[in-house]
Amino acid sequence: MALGKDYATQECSIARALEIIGERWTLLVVRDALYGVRRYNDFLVHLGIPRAVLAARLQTLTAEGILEKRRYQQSPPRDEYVLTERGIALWPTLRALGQWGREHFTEARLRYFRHADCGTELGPYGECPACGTVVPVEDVLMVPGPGLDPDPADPVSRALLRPRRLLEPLDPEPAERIG
Amino acid sequence: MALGKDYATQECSIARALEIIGERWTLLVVRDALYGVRRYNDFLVHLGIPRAVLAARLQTLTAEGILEKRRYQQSPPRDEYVLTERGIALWPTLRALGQWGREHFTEARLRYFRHADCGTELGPYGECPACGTVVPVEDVLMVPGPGLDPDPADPVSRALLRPRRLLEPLDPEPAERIG
DNA sequence: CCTAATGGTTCGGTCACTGAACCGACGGTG
DNA sequence: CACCGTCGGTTCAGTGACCGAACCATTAGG
Repeated sequence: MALGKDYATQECSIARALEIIGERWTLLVVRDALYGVRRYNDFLVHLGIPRAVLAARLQTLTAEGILEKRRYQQSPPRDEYVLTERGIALWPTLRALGQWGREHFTEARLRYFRHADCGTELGPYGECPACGTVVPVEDVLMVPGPGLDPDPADPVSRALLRPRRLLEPLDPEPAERIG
Repeated sequence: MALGKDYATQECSIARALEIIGERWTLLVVRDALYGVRRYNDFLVHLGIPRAVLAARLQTLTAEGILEKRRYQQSPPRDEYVLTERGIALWPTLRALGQWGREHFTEARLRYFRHADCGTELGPYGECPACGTVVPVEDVLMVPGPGLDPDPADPVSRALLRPRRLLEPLDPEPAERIG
């Protein structure tokens, strides 16, 4: 959050949580990480976030144990940022927030979240109404809805158009497209 | 949020939601409203928020249909801010966020949320494990836990120490206390 | 008339965010 | 080898959100 990042007077776990993930862009970074984004550049083009802010957020999230910085190739040295268990645990929050936004402020349906095992759309609490179980994040299938731009400009958005499980690593093809 | 409040490039209901409730303090105002706080001054002393920011947030939340400004006495004219249905619908989000904060960053137990009808503590998704139903917000009983300061300075925090249902209007006694 | 309570508005200062430029390590090509 | 491109940053000037303190308007009560 802007300026004083903390809520010193608050004895409240909501306030503690907001001190960590309440700053601008932070939750969108976590959302993208859930969608499978892992690389600095992919976050950058997909979010349209200033580079400096992205670097700061990745560092904070790593320091707080929400992301883990991990070298995935030696030469040239390249790191990726992967959600930890603590980060994955933000899924119910993001789901609830997205649901609220959709019900109250979005007209068209942008994405569906389904139980990968049976294809049923998740219920309001992230459970599978058919199976009667809470669906673990890796078994959530994200499917684009009719409201989503079918031909977005950036390669990350394009890669996210394929139905995919949450957390499944994203690998956008290079940005070539001529017509 | 600071500066550009919007996330223009994002086709996402999470981003839409964050444009509205993602600014600093906003979610804490909504939390307090769920706890029963309704008056400007009560928000002020309980949150320790700058007056100008509080006024701005109340106005935005009212404009977005999350709070409703309502005159509760004519002379002197006094208004209170009450959650609308749209605001109450943020409860699952706040609950999930608080749960995450508690599990990952808070040591002591600050508050319990119970089903008022049977006294059972709510499960991870806001349901009552005993009754097997999702508990409506008005039937959630908030009970202070052992980690909470038993004698806080401000009268609002003191009034919130009593077990109480969510949304139940708060009426802090005037700030007298001598010992 | 004076004081207190409530619900603001105004204002100067600070600091987070923004966008653009720059940078260093490495790889590939000619 | 020179040159270019990619990736993952850092630096920096400018802007505007947030901060805290002061001020103000309305009404009531003594």
